[in-house]
Amino acid sequence: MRGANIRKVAELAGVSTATVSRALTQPDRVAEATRARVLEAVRSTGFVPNRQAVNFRRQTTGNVVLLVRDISNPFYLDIYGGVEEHAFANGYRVLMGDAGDDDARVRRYVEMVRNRQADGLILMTGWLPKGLADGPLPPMVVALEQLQEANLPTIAIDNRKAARLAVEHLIGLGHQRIAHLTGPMRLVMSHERQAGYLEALAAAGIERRPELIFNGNFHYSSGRDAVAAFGAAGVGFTAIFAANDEMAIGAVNELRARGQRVPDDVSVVGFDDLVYAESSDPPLTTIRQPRRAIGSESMRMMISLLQGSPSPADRVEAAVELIVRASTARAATTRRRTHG
Amino acid sequence: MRGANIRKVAELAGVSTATVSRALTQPDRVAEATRARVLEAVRSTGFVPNRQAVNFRRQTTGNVVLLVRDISNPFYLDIYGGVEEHAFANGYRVLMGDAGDDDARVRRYVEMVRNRQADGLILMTGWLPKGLADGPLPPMVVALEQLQEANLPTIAIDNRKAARLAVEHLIGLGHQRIAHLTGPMRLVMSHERQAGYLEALAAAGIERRPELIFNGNFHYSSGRDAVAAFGAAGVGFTAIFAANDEMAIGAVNELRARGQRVPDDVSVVGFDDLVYAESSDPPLTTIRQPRRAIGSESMRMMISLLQGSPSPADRVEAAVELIVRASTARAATTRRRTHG
DNA sequence: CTGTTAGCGCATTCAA
DNA sequence: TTGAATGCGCTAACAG
Repeated sequence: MRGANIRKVAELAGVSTATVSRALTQPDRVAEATRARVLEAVRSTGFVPNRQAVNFRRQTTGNVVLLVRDISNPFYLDIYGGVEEHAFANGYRVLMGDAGDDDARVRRYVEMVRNRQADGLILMTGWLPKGLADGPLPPMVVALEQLQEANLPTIAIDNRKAARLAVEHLIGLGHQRIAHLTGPMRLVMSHERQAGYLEALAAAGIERRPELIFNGNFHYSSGRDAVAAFGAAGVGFTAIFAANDEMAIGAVNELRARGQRVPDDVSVVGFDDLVYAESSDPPLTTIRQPRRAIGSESMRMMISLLQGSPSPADRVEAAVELIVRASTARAATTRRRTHG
Repeated sequence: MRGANIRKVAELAGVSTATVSRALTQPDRVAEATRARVLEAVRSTGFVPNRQAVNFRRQTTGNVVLLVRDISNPFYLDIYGGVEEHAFANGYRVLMGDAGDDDARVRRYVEMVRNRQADGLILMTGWLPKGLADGPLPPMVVALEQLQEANLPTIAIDNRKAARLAVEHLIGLGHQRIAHLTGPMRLVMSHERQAGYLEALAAAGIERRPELIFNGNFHYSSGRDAVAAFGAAGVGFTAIFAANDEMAIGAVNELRARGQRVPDDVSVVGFDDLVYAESSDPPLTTIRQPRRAIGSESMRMMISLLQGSPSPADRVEAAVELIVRASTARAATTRRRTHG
């Protein structure tokens, strides 16, 4: 019975193919008795509409591109998992593409949509090539990052609030001299996290010290570089808030290499809760983003964009969570007081 | 000119659509002059054949499923990158799916191919649900792992040789009591790595000690468990060869927690060279698989399977490399002698 | 409520 | 060597 087509079903049910099609896609437009006969024929033949034919006829593809900033970053795997799961359940397929800091690649994927190789694009890069946002954009959902160039449906965490959460945790432990390693400053995200850091300091009445801020790039080496630079400059601190886990782990390792203990001498907080945040030594205190949920939610938004009414750009905010592990502890002076 | 179709081109070139089609797909079956006119018309219209229509007509999809064992494992990202790159260049799309130890999910993806939602399947799970291999299988390429149930084109490293490489490195550093953490034993891969470990010992005349072998599951916790178990049993060793990096890092952290230094007291070798092998503390000595190359090669094999002659199941072997970092050092006794 | 008709864009018969 | 005709499987407009 495999591969039965709509004609076979129609013949078996004694109706036209149009009726079969309607019975399946718009059940209320078919008389109950007819529908029952059709469904029975469908059941007995094991008929499954040929998606390719459906898409071809409807001039859609059922493909959605998921464009990420750096495909070798494990961060995106859970995202993909969430997107794929929701997509599959709704008959869509996900094509993950790597933007890799490269305008040409982004254009290539936007072109895929314009060329009708895909129906829509979920953008996780945080930027678009110059000029692209001026012309008409394909159905697009922005996730993780914010896009300044265009007003599009967006799902992301509140990076500022999340950063505050992290820094307030440190302040609550008695830390006053808290360093911050930023992400690449071309990302809105990085600015937001830095703003959250500054807000938390201000709210606690802690003076803001520019020399405690290091402009990183989200890579491991940049975490090591930051600690090295602080050391060279003779900048003292008892805690670090890094804008992502990779830099945080780089900082931890460089601190240890310089004879400092974590968390005894310096507390470190990361961001993202990557798989190896838990298995690093010491296990890393960090901010967890609901990656899988963000993935499936972005796909949900995409589907409603493609199928539903062109809703006014919604903004969904995903909740974050502070995960306290062993890389943070009370500030040394405070602890002495506590223990004494 | 966007979206010009074959009719427009035909009209412009003053030929039939059939001739345009032939000029593009079977150039030698068209007179030179005609072909030139057609190509000129194609150029001037910017015509690109509608892939969806082509696929629909040819009853193909242009989709290839990449089925992995655990989609949250960063290992697969580079693989995907390699597959996707080669696929894209050849007009294919890659759908990555998560098998996740679950028969039903594997069946679901095999079904996708049978239902003509995809043309082929690149299998990276190392197993197939019982009975599946008995029936006719869709076009399939096996990568990373070996499959016992069926004889299919395969690309993988020589796991046994690779394991020998790792253990010989330790032996060369003077280690004699070398523990081994295996992967899940239902994977051929795990058996092969263990066999390589045993071969290396045998070749060096080192007695095989069953108590030094711990059956792990590739997870971080299993690396910690192994060291804990050895400790509880009072088993002594100066080196560990773990069948993957996650377990190796787990072992390192548990060793450190028990006051042992790596590599001073115990040397540790991993397998895979994951992104964070380099950024772990100490940086991990490990075996590197050419992940990206394995990805693109598997896609190459898939394409030749789909387009070319049904070649007799080939087996491609990918080369591995020992990456020596700071987690391995000369065995303590040897070093004393060396230094003295 | 249902059937007839038309066609998505292309590749491939079959004739000429 | 080329063109006319056909149809992949399905949905949607239009009648009835």
